[in-house]
Amino acid sequence: MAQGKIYVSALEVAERAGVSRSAVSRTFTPGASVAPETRRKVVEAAEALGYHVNQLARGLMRNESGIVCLIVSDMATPYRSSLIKALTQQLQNTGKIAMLVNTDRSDGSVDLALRQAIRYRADASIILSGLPDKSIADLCLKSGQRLVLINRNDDQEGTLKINLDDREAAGRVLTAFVRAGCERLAFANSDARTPSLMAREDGFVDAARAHGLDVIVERFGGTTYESGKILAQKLLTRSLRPDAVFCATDLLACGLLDAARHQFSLSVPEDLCVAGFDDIQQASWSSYDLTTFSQPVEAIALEAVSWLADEMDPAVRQSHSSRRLHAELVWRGSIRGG
Amino acid sequence: MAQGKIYVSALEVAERAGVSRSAVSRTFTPGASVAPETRRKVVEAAEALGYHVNQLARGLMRNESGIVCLIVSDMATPYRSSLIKALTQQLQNTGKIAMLVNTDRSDGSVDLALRQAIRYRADASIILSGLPDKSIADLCLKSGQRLVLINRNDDQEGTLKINLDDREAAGRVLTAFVRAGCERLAFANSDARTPSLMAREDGFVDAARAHGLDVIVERFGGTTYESGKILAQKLLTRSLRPDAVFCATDLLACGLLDAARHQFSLSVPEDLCVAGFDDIQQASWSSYDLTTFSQPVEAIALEAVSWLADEMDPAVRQSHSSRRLHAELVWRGSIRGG
DNA sequence: GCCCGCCTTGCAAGCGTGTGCAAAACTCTC
DNA sequence: GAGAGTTTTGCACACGCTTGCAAGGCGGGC
Repeated sequence: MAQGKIYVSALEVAERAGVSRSAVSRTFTPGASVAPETRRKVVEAAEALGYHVNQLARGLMRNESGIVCLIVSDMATPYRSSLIKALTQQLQNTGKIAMLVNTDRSDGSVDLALRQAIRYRADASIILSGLPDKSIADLCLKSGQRLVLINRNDDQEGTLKINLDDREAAGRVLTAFVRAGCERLAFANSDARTPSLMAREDGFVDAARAHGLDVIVERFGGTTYESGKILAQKLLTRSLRPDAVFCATDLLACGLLDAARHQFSLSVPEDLCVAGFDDIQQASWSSYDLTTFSQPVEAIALEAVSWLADEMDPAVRQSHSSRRLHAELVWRGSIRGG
Repeated sequence: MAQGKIYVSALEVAERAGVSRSAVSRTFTPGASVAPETRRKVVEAAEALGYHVNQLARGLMRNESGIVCLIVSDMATPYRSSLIKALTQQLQNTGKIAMLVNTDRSDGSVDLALRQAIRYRADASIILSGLPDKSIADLCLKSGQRLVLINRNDDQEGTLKINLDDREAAGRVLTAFVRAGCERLAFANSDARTPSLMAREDGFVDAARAHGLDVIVERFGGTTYESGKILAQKLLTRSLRPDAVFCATDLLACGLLDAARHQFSLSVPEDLCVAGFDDIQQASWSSYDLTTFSQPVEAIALEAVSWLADEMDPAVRQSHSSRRLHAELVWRGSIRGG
């Protein structure tokens, strides 16, 4: 396959169609004025030659690349990957395209990757990274990008913040535990101290207190299956063993469930009620059958993308810059008396 | 945040540094000739002004965008998402950036998204989509992109094909089953009939035949957990119940395991030996503890990205255009006598 | 028939960058 | 100090596209 001269340019299309280059350009610009007959000739020539608008050049002129940058850590995690999927799908629907930046490595490579993204003049960035790297957000904003923050609560100007009703959800699960007759409550958290995780924790503790109940809170590691197992060790070896655990995340819940059953030989939900958060695929697998809260992934993606598509003036955008979505409780078998 | 005039151009940097614009350009072009003193002045000015090379313009000039397009279906799947993660990481390491194209929808939107990617003049595409859409590959190639196919065996010119030793792996798991004393073998497959899935099936059947054993083959649905459950129904309700099942995929295996235990009350590995393929996270969870083959995700990513980085001449590239990697058997508790 | 207004079209400038070419500056040797 | 050789630098063109502007074409109302 020869290297040089692979792509067709608008000029060649114009020559073949017998029109000017501008006509070709206008044909592929929605809303531009071009006569039906001219358009037909251009489209025909373009098709024959295999012409594709050069988005690099167009972005250069329009000062609008059509690229949206997804900045994400732990992207192989079930929840994150389903969010990425929904976002890319929605972006494609609106004619934009997703660029993926992995921020797992905490060394300079993150910064490097981000700078790389800025070089491409992305129109916007969507941050679904748990890391509280405020500097990342700053850099994006300073580059004139629009910014969407998912499950974070940085207080930035001109950004869209999407969050769930984590506190209220925590209250609802408490009610369920109480109704199931649980008395010794626990909350299993990672110690990442992400805003959303802490909201669930605080919401749960507060709701319990309102019922005159105390909560044992344990925090450990990242939000992983393995952390869940360790949290189970910490919680289930106590002299007064909890009979209900709300896990900040489904992954934690899965680890905790496995440890409870296989290491401590407990039955769920008879000996122990468990709830999680995210409604990842595995929560519905029959080994877990976990009662949990569903992340409205599609709604989040839709909200983010349509905000990006909006050509609102800054003032309006400002006032609409925060969205709270509802996390629906999904009843399964890990809490008594559904 | 004002809309106009956000990005700094090389010209402004040049003016501030008191040099020509070319000097700025050369400073940020590796290997270009520029005096140390000039470079210092330029870097200083660039830093002060917050200058970032406009990759759109650079791509336009160099005819090389630095973008690599990841074309993927079922991206929220554990295996796929871990591969995406590895690939984006590797790409970032070599200064390239990943663009994500979701091909789940089988309507025209796929084609649209792909066309979108072509418009960005991606240097290469990596296809990890199970779909046998040969037209996609053709379109990429015709646009002069380099192409990497993972776990597919289309016979295209000038592409890199990365596969595993699926057949051999299947042989190894058969040996394990035989050594465990299993006699009634089965293979659980999706009916996607992807090359790699079929290679595992054929390899298993052939190896069994070499041992004078027959294999019950059952195919159903996509490679999902739910399909695994259904395959369990089909296999375990037989009059002569299999005592060993090789599942084409870990997801299938998880579904099959859950059904075997919870619906058929079988013990694994006592009543039934099970093996999977992919070594997804969940395979190591104690509810599954699945013996399986690990996908060398990092190695695959490394192979793909370094092939893309290579400036080999076409002839050499041609001869190196197919790589077979080794899938290592990961021993866990779902086969007797590890 | 003429004038006015609208739709369409071509021209040309510009977006921010890379790079060949020739001039300029510098280094070194004799 | 002169000349040859090597860097370094600036100029200007090119990349493929959008778009303001003005000119051309066309039809309608008088």
